[in-house]
Amino acid sequence: MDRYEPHEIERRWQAVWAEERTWETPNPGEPGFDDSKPKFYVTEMLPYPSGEPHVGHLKNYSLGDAIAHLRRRKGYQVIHPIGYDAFGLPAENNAIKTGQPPREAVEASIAAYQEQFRAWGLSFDWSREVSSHTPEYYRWTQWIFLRLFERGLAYRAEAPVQWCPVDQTVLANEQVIDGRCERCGSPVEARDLEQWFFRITEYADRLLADFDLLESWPEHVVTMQRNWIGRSEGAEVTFRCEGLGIDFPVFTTRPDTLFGATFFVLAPEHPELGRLVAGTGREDEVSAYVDESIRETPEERASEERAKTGAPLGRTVTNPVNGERIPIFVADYVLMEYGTGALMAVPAHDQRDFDFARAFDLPIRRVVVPRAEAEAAEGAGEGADEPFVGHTDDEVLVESGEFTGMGSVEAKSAIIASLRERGLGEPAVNYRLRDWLLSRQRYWGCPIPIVYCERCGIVPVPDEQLPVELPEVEDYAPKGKSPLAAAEQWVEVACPSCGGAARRETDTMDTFVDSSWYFLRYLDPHNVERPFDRSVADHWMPIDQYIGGVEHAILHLMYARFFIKAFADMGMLEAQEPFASLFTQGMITMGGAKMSSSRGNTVSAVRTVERYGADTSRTYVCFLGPPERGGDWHPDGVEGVHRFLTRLWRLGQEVVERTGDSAVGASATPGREAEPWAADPDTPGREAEEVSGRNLLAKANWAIDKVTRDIEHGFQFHTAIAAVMELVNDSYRLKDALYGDPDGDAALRFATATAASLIFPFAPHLGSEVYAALTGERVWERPWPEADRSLLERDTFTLVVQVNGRRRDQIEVATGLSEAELLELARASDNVRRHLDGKQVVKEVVVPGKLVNLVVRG
RNA sequence: GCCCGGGUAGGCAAACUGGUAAAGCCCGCGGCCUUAAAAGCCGCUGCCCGCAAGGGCGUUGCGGGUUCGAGUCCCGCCCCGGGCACCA
Repeated sequence: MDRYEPHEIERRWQAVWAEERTWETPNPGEPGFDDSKPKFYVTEMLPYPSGEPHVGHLKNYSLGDAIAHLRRRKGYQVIHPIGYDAFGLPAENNAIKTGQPPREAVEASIAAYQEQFRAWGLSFDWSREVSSHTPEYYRWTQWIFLRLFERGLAYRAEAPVQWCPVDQTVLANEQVIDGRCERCGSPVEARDLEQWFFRITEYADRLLADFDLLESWPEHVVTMQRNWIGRSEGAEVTFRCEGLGIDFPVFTTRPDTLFGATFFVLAPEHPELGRLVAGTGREDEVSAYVDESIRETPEERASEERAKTGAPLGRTVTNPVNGERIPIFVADYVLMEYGTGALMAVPAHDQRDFDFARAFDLPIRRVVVPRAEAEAAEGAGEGADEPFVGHTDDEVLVESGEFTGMGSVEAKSAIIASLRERGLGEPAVNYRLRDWLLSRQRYWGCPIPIVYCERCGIVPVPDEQLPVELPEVEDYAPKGKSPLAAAEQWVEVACPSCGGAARRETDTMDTFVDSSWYFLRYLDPHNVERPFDRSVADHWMPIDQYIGGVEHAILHLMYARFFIKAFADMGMLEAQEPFASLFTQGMITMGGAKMSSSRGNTVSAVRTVERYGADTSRTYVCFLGPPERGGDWHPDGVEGVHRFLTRLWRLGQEVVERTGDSAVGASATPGREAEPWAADPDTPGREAEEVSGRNLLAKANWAIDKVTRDIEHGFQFHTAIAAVMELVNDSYRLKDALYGDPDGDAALRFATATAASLIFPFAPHLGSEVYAALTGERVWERPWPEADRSLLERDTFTLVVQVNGRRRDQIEVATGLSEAELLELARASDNVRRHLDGKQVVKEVVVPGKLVNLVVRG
C-alpha cells in the first residue's frame, strides 16, 4: 500500500473491533467486569431513525465517541450504548402518504443508521442496543406508566387542550410555538378532551432545587428550564362576590399593592362567568365577547401590541383588605391556565392592568412609591402617566390603611399575615409549568395500558398482561380519534377486574415518554423481570456525560429528570438526576443557513464518508470550530483535514521505512505502563540538549499536554486537533535532518506514534493503523499518554522588552534570572537603548518569565 | 421588551489568572519536483521603508474609562444569532 486508502484501513479495523467485541462492557458480576476501574457512562441523545443519518448525527456521535475513547484509555470502564427513538409522527405521516406501515419504514431506517454507525467506526456497545418501538421495550414503558398511575402521578382529566387541526392530535404545551404546531406550523385550536397527564408539577420544586446536584451543565440550559418552570412566590387572596356568595381566589406576587386594586378580571374561559353575568342584563355583551376571544388564536390573543379588550359583568367583588367593592370584567389578557384564571387589577403598578384601565377609564391609584417621593408627600393617589412597577429596594406604601408608611417588602408579609388571620389569604407559590399531557390520538406510539369498564371505570392492565401490543391496522389517517379505535377486536376486551365487556384506551403515549428512560434500559436491556435491575442502575448512574442538541434543552431533559426523581421515590434507583454533565452541541450550517432539503443545502454524511472515509469526516466535524457553537460546513475544509490525515499516514510509512522497524520502539518498551518516553529518564535527548530531536520530543510532549487539557476542559476538540497538526508539521520540517541519527530516529518514531495516539479519539482507524505500524501495538489498549513535564520546561525563554508598553525587542534568555539581571539585559538591547535615549525611566515593570516594560518620560 | 451567546486577517477560528494579538485550517501568491499537469514538498500571506538583516506604524464592532500594559476588566452604545414573552 503506497497511498492512504481510508476505506481499506477502516474496514480492516472495524472487523477487528466487531469480531473481538472490543467496545462491549459487562455489568457488575458478569464475566470480564473489572471492578478496579471507575465507571464512566457516556451517551448521546438517541436518534429518531428517519431516512439516513445526516452530518448533525455525525457530529453528535463523533463528539461522544472521542470522549468515550479518551476515558477508556484513561483507565475508566466506559459504557457507551446506542438505541433508537422509533415511535413518532414522521413515520406515521409517511404511512398515511405512502401506505407503508410505520414499522417497516422505521425498521428500514434503523438498518440504515446501524450500517452508518458501523461504517463510522463508532465504539458503541452493540449488545445493549434498544429500540423504543419493540414490544420488549415498550412493555416496560407501559409498566412505568402503571407505576406512575398507582402513585397518582399519572391521571386522567378533562382539560382544555391544544389541538392541531392538521396533525389531528393534541399537543403538549411544549409543542406549541407562538400558537402554532411545532411540527406542521398550523395554528392550534382549543378543545376540551379527557386526557392523560403526568403530574410533573408535583416535582417543580425539586426540579429547581436539584440543579445544585449537577456537575456540569451549560448555564443557559439551566436558565431556560428555570424560566420554563416559572416559579413565583406571592399570595393567594380571596375576593368575594357578595351578591352571589362566590369566592374568587387570585394569585398575586404583589400583595403589597392590594390597596391599589381598582377592578377585578376573569379569563374568558372562567367557569363562573355564566353565573356571574346571569340577571345583570349584560349577558349578550359578555357572551359575544367570550365567543369572540375563544375563536381567536392564542397567537392573536398574546400579541402585546394589541389594545386591551374586555367587557364589564355588572357585578362587584369585595377587596379583602379594605372592604371596597370593585367591578368585575372579563378580558382576554387573563389566562385561564395560569393561577386561578382570575386576577386583581392594580393599574398603578402593572403595565397590563394600566393599559386596561386606560381603555375602560377606570381609576388608577398609586399605593407604592419610592421612599423619597413619599417623604416629599408626592406621588400618591390618582394620576400618573405610566405604571410604577417597583424595582428599587426602597419603596413604601401610601394610602394603604394601617400599612401606610411600611416598606414594600415588609408590607408583603404583613398583609399576607393579616389576611391569613381572617381566612382571606395565605402565602402561595405558582408555577408556569403545567402537567405533562401525554395522550396522543395517534397510531404509532406506545399504547396506554388502560381499560375502560362500564362497571369498574378506569382499570389498569395487570402487569402480567403486558405488553399491550400495538395491533396492525389498515388505515393510519387520524380522524379526530386514534386510528386504534378502528381495530375493533383489539379495542374490545374483557375487564381485567370484573371480566365484563370493556374497551381499551385507544390513545398512545407522547414519544417523550419513551425517551425519558431509555438510558436506564441500556443498562439492563435483556431483563425480562423488570425495566432494569436496581443494583445495575446504581452502579452506572448517573450518566457522566450526556451529549445532544440544544433544541432539547427543555422538553426531553426535563421530562427525563422528572422520571428519574419519580423512580428514585419508588425505590427503583438511587440517582436523583440522570445527567451529571451535559454538553449541547451547535448545529452545522451550510453557507450560514440551517441545512434543509427545501433549501437544497444539505450535506450527506453518508456521501462524505464514502468519499473521504470515516476518519476524515469525523475529524472534520470536530475541527469545525468550538463544538457548542456549531459551524459552517465547508467542502474545502474537509479537504484540509483529509490532507492532514494523509500527511500523518505518509509520515508513519516513511518513518517506519527510514528508521527501520527494529528494536527502537516508538511506544514500545514492552510491558511498560505508560508511553515510554513520557516516564523514562533515559529518553534520548533528555540528558544532552545539543542532541538533535530534543525539540521534537518537547513538541510531542507539548501536544500530549495540550490535547489532554483541550478535550477535558470543555470539549475544545478543534484546538486539540490543531495541536496534533502542529506536531505533524514539525515532524515534517525536521525529519530530513533527523533521519539516521539514533536519537533523531527515536524522536521521530515517538513523535509520529504520539500523533497517532492523540488523533485516535477522532480518527480511530488511522490512529490504530499508524500506531500499529510503528509499535506493533493496539493503540486503544495503550494508556492515554502523559506529558513528561521535564520536557515541557524550557531552559530559556523569549523575554519581551517593551518601552512604554510597545514591543521594542525580544531576547532569548535563560530561565531563573533575577529581576535585576533581566532589566540589565533589557537595557542592553540596541533597539531599546535607542528608545530610551534622552528620556528618563520612571518605572520598571518585570513580569518573570515573560517581559520587561520600561516606562519613560521626556 | 427581558435573559443568554457572539462580533478578531479575504473566510472559519486561537489567545489559561490582563503580559509578543492572530496557533491551526481554508482561500490566494511564489518556489521546488514534473516534458507538462495533478498530487506532494517548502515558503509568503495587516500596512509602509529596505536587496537583506532590520526598522517603523496600525490593528480585535463603535465611543469612553481603569492600568506600566486591555481582545480580556468597568461604563455607554451598535449589529448578528438563540431563548422567553399579556405568567398576575
